[in-house]
Amino acid sequence: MDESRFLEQYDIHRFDVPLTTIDVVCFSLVGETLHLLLARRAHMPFHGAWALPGGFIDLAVDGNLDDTVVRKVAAKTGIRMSYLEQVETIGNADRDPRGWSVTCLYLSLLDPQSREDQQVDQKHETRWVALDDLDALALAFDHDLLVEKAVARLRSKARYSSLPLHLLAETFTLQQAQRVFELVLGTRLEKKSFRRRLGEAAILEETGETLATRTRGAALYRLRPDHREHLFPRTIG
Amino acid sequence: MDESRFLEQYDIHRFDVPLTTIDVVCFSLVGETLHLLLARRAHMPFHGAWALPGGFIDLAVDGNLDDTVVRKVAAKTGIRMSYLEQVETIGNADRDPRGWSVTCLYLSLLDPQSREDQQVDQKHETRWVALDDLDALALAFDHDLLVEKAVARLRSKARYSSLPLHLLAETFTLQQAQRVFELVLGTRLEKKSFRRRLGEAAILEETGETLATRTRGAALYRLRPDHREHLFPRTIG
DNA sequence: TTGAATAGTGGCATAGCGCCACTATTGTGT
DNA sequence: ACACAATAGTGGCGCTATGCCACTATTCAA
Repeated sequence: MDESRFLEQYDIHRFDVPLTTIDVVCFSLVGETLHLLLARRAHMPFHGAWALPGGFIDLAVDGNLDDTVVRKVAAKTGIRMSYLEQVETIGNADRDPRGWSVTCLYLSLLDPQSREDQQVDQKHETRWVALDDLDALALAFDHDLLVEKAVARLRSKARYSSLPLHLLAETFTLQQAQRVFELVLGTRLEKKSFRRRLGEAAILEETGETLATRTRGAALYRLRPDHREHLFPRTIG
Repeated sequence: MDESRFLEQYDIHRFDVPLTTIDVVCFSLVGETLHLLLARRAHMPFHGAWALPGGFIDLAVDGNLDDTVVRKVAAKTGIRMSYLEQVETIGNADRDPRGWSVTCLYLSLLDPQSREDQQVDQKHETRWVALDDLDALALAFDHDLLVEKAVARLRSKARYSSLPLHLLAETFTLQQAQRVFELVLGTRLEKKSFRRRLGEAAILEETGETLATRTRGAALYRLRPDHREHLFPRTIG
């Protein structure tokens, strides 16, 4: 038998295969609190329970795994995420009552502007939950564990990369930038150290505007257009 | 319908699902050259081509993804890896001619002692190939890309973590340790900087022995028993 | 005893974060 | 106009870990 005939006759339905899915922990700031996106499960198992957005790959529609992630989040919320990164893949016999299951876990960051523009409401059965309020909910599957892994990744990268900047609106002050890092890390940072770091990284540009306040207005910045991630030479905090 | 009935009737064979596999880039030093393990494919597609060890999850045998990796490498070589780490998961419609395919890529490190003890030979259709000789081979699937990703991860972590130490035999001199980092990074390192770093990390212990050479013998060290990975405060080189 | 070869150390320069006090700018109340 | 409150932004030194280079220490062999 040659290879083309083999491929013609190949039928995956004959094999015992795992369930393969993606799940996303989508972070965004609501005021000064880190929130993440949950969706109510519309089908069994765990029907009616809160869970991370995610689900099966649509072989006919998705070109790759990232496509699946984008499609799943968009279907639930209409949201276009500003940052997307793969965290880890968890696969074992126990995590899904339907059987052996593999999920590819993603982390995404969404700026508050985009979040408010989007339709997260009753109809979509989605909601933003503060990280601290998660314990009160019993998430479906092992999604508690998945959230833990994503949070750990976010916190870890906040120490040495520019990643948390994607949680900011399009323009922002340096103080707001510092605050975002502080919220993610859970510690206060030194103003001078933070500004020096960010300045030397050369990843921001001034808009020329200043934020109107009661007192001296702070200069507004935006991420340089091409910027995705900067790695600092040392950790902070 | 309640959930237990739903689960009883659930049959994954009815759905269009991707192929889900694992692949491993298993590194080891042969002399002073970084090599990786390849296995000749025994089945279609790419029958007879060289490929990374890996394959399908055995739902009846494997408890989780790591089990699959260990089983696959052991089946091909009898090798028990000293270090194992997940790199990234690649999934798309094009990488496998049988259809939509997801692979979870692992990196593993093997010390030269264990490698020599194990049966990597004609019968198993496996071989160790120098990284630089890879271009001459046309690896199956997208395994060139997978190797590239694993190498990038190894090089990157050599700059700030103790990971390359797992490429050493059970006991080793500080010079040998330095040499391993140099081989992985592809640059020379300063003797003093390297030793100071390793010393302050406190991850080694002296055996008390010295290596017998023609001249002054260097002290022998081993990894502290519980050690898996140390993160240095700054990057080297 | 001396030299070759490798093992291991002393000591100062440098880069980037920690820290604290200082100056600068703007709105408000008198 | 002027002083004050409040926030924005900077100067400058200390600390830590790496870069660098020269120096001392140990061992074997001639």
